[in-house]
Amino acid sequence: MGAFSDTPVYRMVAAAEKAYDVLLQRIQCGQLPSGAFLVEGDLARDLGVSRTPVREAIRRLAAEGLVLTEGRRRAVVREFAEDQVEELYELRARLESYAAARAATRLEAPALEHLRTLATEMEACAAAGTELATACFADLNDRFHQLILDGARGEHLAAALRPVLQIQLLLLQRYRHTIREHLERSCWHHRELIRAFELRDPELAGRQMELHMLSARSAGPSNGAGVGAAVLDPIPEAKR
Amino acid sequence: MGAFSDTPVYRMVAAAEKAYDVLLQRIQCGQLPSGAFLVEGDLARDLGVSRTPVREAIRRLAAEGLVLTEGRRRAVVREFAEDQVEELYELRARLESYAAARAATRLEAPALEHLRTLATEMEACAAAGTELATACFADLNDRFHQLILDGARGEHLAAALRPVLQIQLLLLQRYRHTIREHLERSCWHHRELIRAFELRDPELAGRQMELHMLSARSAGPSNGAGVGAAVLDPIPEAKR
DNA sequence: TTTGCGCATCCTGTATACGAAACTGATCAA
DNA sequence: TTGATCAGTTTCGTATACAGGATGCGCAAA
Repeated sequence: MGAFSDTPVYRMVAAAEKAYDVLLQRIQCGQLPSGAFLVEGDLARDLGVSRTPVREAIRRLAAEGLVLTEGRRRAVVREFAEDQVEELYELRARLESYAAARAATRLEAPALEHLRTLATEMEACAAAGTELATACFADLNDRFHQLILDGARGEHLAAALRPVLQIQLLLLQRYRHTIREHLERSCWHHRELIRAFELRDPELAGRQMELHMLSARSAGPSNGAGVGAAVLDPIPEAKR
Repeated sequence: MGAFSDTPVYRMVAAAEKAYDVLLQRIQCGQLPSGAFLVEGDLARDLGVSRTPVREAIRRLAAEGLVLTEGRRRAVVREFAEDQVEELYELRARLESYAAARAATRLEAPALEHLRTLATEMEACAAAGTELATACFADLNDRFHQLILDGARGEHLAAALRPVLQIQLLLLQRYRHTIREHLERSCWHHRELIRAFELRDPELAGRQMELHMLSARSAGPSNGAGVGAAVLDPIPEAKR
């Protein structure tokens, strides 16, 4: 970036981390579309590191399911079929429902207060209805759910959910609820969820979250205009 | 193994795979107990490969949650707290319940028949009650559940479940239901599950599986004599 | 024009080298 | 006795080298 961009002086660490971050971002923003090959040497040169950390980053992405590595073939960015949207929504619903149930008996007062604040802010965004407000809503919504996940204090749960969220993000790309009615329904769900937390009722919180997630699915693109099929070329599938 | 054990001739590939398999096995069988350090160089020498594939294997185990790698510190075999048994059981219950629900509308006749066969065999094992029969029961049980998971045809579901099963296996080590009553209850659940599949009823199948899993939890060690705390030495915890 | 084969090239898997961070344990002061 | 400091050693992260399987293209034959 600066004048000394390629001086290997200022940072000898975290090359692998950097490689992972960059690749993840490139995949998520579509710069590396489905079917694109990840060539270790090229990426290494591109990122200014050696093949070793690039390799590690690719393996990590493969472990998360974003990239396919088969035998000695080049790694390729996975293509996700439309019918997986359904599975991801349901999977997420089950996992986040469990998160909510756990959070119900574990959320501390400050976290609860934080949730209320976020809910209020989301309501404001939903009321505004501008594009910017909608984007803001999405961000707040992510934080809302993340806060609940943190509150659930389930390590394995969080680990299981992570790739699901990542892949869903990738599949739905920039799709976000934009219809006012959906936003308002979400806000309603959030309030109900908070109420369940206040009651410290795991069962209720779980059900509420499940409802919330599955409702989002119905509002989502899985039953409407395609989200997948955005691939320009039928890039020759890695064979066998 | 043979007279040419260290000739690097017969196989130049799959060193990483081998390293992973060996390490996984050593962790699961307790040869590498919780808290043990995984030193790349030592393992490399031990396995007769270089550090590179060993490193890859360790990262893979870390991604699956069996091993902790923090910064530049040595990788260490994770220690699982007793209170995680609960989480794992519930997580597994939610995921396998979803698997059963999906399988209900996807299982083909041959697979269903296979399930019936396994159920019958398990019943025989339960009736026998010998130690061998019990071990056999456990194996059949695993295959039963795996068959359902396959039948669910949910790729992300399977990916999410994998580490959960692996960690649970590790935590419960060699613990298996041995009490006759539990085995019989399991058999009953299996039959009910199969009935739900025959009815092609996702809701029923899901509930049945959830019941089955949570019932196993109650019968399990999480509320009885300790399973953790089997560590002999209080191996100096990796600090910070 | 299409299909199959062979060769040049690319790319990956593994091994090895090297600098830097972390660990060890021995010494010294309070 | 206890706690901190520091130098030697260990171990890791990254870079680089090399061998062999994958890839892709040209050319010949149908």
